Amino acid sequence: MKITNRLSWKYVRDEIHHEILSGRYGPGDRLPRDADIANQLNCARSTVQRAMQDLSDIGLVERRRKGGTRVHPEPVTRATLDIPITRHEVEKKGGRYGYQLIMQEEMSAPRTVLAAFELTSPVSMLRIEALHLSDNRPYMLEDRWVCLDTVPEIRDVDLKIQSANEWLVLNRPYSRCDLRFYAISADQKMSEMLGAKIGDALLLIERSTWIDGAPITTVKTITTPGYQLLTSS
Amino acid sequence: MKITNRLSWKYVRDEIHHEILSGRYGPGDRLPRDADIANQLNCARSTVQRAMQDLSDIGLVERRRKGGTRVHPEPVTRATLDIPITRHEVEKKGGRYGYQLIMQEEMSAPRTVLAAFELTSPVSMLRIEALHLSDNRPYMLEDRWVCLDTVPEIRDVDLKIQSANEWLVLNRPYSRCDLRFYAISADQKMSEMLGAKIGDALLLIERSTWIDGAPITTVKTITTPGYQLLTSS
DNA sequence: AACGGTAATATGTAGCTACTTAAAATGTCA
DNA sequence: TGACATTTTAAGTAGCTACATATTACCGTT
Repeated sequence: MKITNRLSWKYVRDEIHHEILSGRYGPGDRLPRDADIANQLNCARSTVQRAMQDLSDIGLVERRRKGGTRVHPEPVTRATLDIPITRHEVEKKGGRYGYQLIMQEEMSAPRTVLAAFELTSPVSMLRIEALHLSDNRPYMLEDRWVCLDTVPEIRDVDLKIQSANEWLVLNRPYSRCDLRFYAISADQKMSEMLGAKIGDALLLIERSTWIDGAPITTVKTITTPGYQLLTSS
Repeated sequence: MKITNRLSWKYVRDEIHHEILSGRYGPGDRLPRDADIANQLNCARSTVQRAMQDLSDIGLVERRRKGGTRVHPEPVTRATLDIPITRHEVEKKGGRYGYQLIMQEEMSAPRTVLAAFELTSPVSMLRIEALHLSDNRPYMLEDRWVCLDTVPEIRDVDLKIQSANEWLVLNRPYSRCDLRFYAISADQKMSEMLGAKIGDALLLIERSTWIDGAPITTVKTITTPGYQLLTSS
């Protein structure tokens, strides 16, 4: 039986985490240099580096070259959300997935859409409206704009068969993704589409993606009443 | 001038990312071993390891010891959310922060609360209702339960002065945090508290935290009409 | 005191070696 | 054939060195 007296970087991380939460270091305080911590804990600097990287990832500390490491002045609760392809989401919940293309049209993007992309000059886009179904019942309403300059191939995709949602996720990488969540009351049209009552509170997920600064798509996902979005773990 | 022909791990990451998206490797496919990729790209295995770690973090690939690396069979859009302390959120938006404790009472947790913690036996908890204000106008309604077994010190905190939100984030680390987002219609009480109309669609954020399996707190954060939650970057 | 260039420094990255560990693959025996 | 033990494999971790890079800190000049 071998006692593992090697320190895992997670142990180092938790050690520092604990020191911060014990009040030894408060928000904004500067922590010792990696090398000193390594010395103190009798491990390699690379181990401390990994630990610190992780603490930085979860938002507990801020690191800057030469500036050193300091406790994040405004602690946050950081969470990770996984938004699956809608078909997978439905199937995972045990439903039979269905999909209806409502409309598809090339047109110049209105100002609200340009705003979502932080653009000012008019751009030609493909507007798509589609309904995702679970066991033949409405599940999600998708209101999407795809930038034709960035993704001309979308013209060749048969969106009656494959949803733009799925095609884009599988074929278009993005370098930036902005998400926005809010609640709205169902209007006449939404309530008809989603089988909800007018005035029902609906969760709306707005997502915009870019590749190297070029807009790809922006989509409003309108969920059915009672829909809940959960963090991954 | 020195040409940096060293490969940064980000370059390696993007290279692999590109290979996946080009269709060379599809969902579920197994990628070459780290060592082989390192050989092929003429870099160290540790560099590939770092690149792969990152791809695994963003959910593009799955890695298992001995099993190797494979493209995630169900690609997801992974996003990071930062939920700040409410006071900081208000102040960042330029508002003057205010806070009102509505009620505070020790009692046995009802079943709905126990369920949020995946508990079955009754537990004594502190129930807190509080209102966060921005420029003297309602901003957020907080409906919280704190587990007194896990956090007995909360009894000594003057919650009329400091919000439980802030005290907990600053003083209680957690090892698990579940978040849940959904929309509700404002009822009589909420509309009065938040200055909304009855039936207004409100975004609700539910958060439960644990430390090493022991429940800390669960809170329902009811936002004012029009509130939007955004991803960090 | 303001400005600007230079040196100092803490973190970031890369490469190498060695060892650990989870789990898949294989072999053995009933 | 099926259950179980063993081997092998590929990722994970740790330690070391060397160098890169972004800032801060310092100092001299005007």
